[in-house]
Amino acid sequence: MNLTDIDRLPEFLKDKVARQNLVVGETLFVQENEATKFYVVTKGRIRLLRYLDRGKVSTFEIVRPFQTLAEMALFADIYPCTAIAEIDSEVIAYPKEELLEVLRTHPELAVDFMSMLVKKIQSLKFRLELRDIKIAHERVLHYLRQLVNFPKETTVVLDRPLKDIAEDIGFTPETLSRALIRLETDGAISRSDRTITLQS
Amino acid sequence: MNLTDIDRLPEFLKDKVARQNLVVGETLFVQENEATKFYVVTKGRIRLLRYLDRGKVSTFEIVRPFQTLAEMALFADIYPCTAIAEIDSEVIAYPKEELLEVLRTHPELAVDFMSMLVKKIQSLKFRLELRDIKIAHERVLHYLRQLVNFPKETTVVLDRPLKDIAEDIGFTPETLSRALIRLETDGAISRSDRTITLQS
DNA sequence: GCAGACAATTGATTTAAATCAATTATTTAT
DNA sequence: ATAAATAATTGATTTAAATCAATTGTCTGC
Repeated sequence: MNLTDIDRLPEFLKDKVARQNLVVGETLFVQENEATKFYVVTKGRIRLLRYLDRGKVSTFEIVRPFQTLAEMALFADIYPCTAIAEIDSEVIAYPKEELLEVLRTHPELAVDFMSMLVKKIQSLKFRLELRDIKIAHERVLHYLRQLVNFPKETTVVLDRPLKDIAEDIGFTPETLSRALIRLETDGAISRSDRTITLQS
Repeated sequence: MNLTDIDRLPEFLKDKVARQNLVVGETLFVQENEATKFYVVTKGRIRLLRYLDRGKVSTFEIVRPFQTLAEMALFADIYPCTAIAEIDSEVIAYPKEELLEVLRTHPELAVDFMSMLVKKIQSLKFRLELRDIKIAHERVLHYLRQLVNFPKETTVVLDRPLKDIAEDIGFTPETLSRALIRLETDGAISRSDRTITLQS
């Protein structure tokens, strides 16, 4: 059993759960609003963002299919961030009280959920580790390698604009562009457009 | 019931669990070693670190009393990082299989555990958000404010050397020093040593 | 297929943090 | 209490990313 598999959910939860479609740019929930639902993404891509001082925006996370969204809603009263669909997307919405109840009564589901949370913790730690690498081309190389589980795999196809990726890893698009060129001339990667091959 | 409260654990788990004392600098576990145990810190401070290329080290996390350590161990075979006591510390060690079993059979404990995981996710996201603030004194101010839950509280007493804090937030000690001085002359904070008062 | 919008690249310049180096202050150990 | 080690500060310089500006390239919708 799995939270991403709506068809195999316990009966009493099934009719409390709703599929929800989002068009590009649509807002799922807004920072500071009351947190009533927890989500799992089934299609598309949702961006979580936070508004900082002076109108600056920080991307909290990019959530992709089979990943959870707003875990925090389960244990807090308001959403700490805003969720917007980057492309047309589909999510499953779980009312928080009912979901907590199911987690209490279905241990396998609870363990599955924990494992998702732990994976998320891991991935956040890696993103943080990335930021400790100051030199642009080194950070970019590290990013690409972990994206593709190098050296098991060596080809990355980036599915978002480079400018978005630049933001993710904490550089401007110009710096990312130059870093990629640098990596290519150094022979660390080869690329055509958004398809990048990592050299051993 | 709570994982940090060893005395109120279910009987059958109690004797599988061990308190463990660490002296300053002592290693709890090493990156890449087999992950057999999950820990909760009860006293002191544990630093999780990862070794990067060229001997560089990235601090994954600073774990304090009542916080969990190595959640990842529950769902992975090896530790993704090394754990070292920053000061004399005490931890509770849970064998992973037994703990998973208890989480399956004790829903309240499972929910408590999930809530800890979610809080950790939140705190990691905040650390990441911090890194998006490029200007040193702004990042430092943001850090101090979230440390103390500003504006509810306004006084921070830093319990670690500034150089460690500098590393945490991604600056050199020199830059942190200058940022604090800048904040003081700007009137955003006042301080004596490691006690800092945030101005409204 | 074309026009407009957006993304990526390139170059020149600015800016702020890192680095290097030295001094002062504070801990820690003896 | 003193010496030694470590931390914090300060100043001068270097360095690399951000910024600004312009051009080229690529998608998108009509």
